[in-house]
Amino acid sequence: MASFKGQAAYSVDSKGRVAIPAKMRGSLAPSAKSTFTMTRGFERCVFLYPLDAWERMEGEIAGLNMYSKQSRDFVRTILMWADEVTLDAQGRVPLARPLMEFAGITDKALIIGALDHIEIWDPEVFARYLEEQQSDYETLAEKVMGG
Amino acid sequence: MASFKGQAAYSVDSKGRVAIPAKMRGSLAPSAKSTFTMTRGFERCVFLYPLDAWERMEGEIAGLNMYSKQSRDFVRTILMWADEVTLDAQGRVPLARPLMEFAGITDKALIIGALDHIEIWDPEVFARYLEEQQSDYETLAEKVMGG
DNA sequence: GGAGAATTCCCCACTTTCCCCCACTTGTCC
DNA sequence: GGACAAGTGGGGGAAAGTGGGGAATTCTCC
Repeated sequence: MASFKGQAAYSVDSKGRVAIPAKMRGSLAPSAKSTFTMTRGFERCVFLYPLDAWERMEGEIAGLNMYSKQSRDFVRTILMWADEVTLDAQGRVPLARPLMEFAGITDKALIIGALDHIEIWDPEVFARYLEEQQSDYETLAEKVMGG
Repeated sequence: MASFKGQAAYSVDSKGRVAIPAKMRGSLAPSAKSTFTMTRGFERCVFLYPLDAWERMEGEIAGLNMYSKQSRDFVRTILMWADEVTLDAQGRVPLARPLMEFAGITDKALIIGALDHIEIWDPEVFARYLEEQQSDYETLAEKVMGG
């Protein structure tokens, strides 16, 4: 399985393309080829799943109880934003307009590895996200990983 | 498993490379090869995990529930700073720019063994860290180890 | 249904960064 | 004091990132 990590600031060109860092491309599973599904992420960003991780996600979604309205709402939201994209010869993906608008991305993007997926943020939106965190990293680690 | 100990002051060259002391390189597990993952440490320093220790860490991270915001906050932070590096033929690792800035490292670095990982500090930052400790070594020992 | 406009996709070329290798200096151990 | 290992520094080549031109496709409006 892929294990994305690291951060990189890239420019989004006039055609709405962003490069995916070579290190992240290198950690793709061969079965994932160059295909991704991008969709709306948690907090104000875009999630980019390689093919294999997305299929796992689809499995989880398919297992939800569709007689619950909350499940339907969740599934509709994640799927209505979803878009399948492939890397071009230069290792870039095109960003769909609705997702760019949702994430507030214009001409710069921050690419962040998040283990099974890649996140694409507008740099300023991300800076604000960091500021808004209640706990610092050390406290967070203690809470999450068990102190 | 590796058991890093000791301290050593090294210079960081113009290309952002630091040597890892030969003694620490010698205590690497063979399975770790020459591969490390460096990431943001606690307090203002860089953590360097050999491959085997990092894989254990990744396993813990992958087990977190990503539908909890606190978990996402933590995972984003630890992974966005993470970078996989390998020793060059001279036993050095390259320091990623963002990590150097975070840790305040410029041209000198203090390498400290910390059992399962190695810590890289800016010498001045580390001196200040020592000064700021409220308890002396003996008191600390009593609190932590249970006197 | 057809023409024009806009968009997408594919490819090529330039620039910059990174990585690998080689050589020198310093330190340590016998 | 000599030999070897450890640490420091820099140059060249390959790869990664950036930008743009042109063909094909789709969309829209008449």
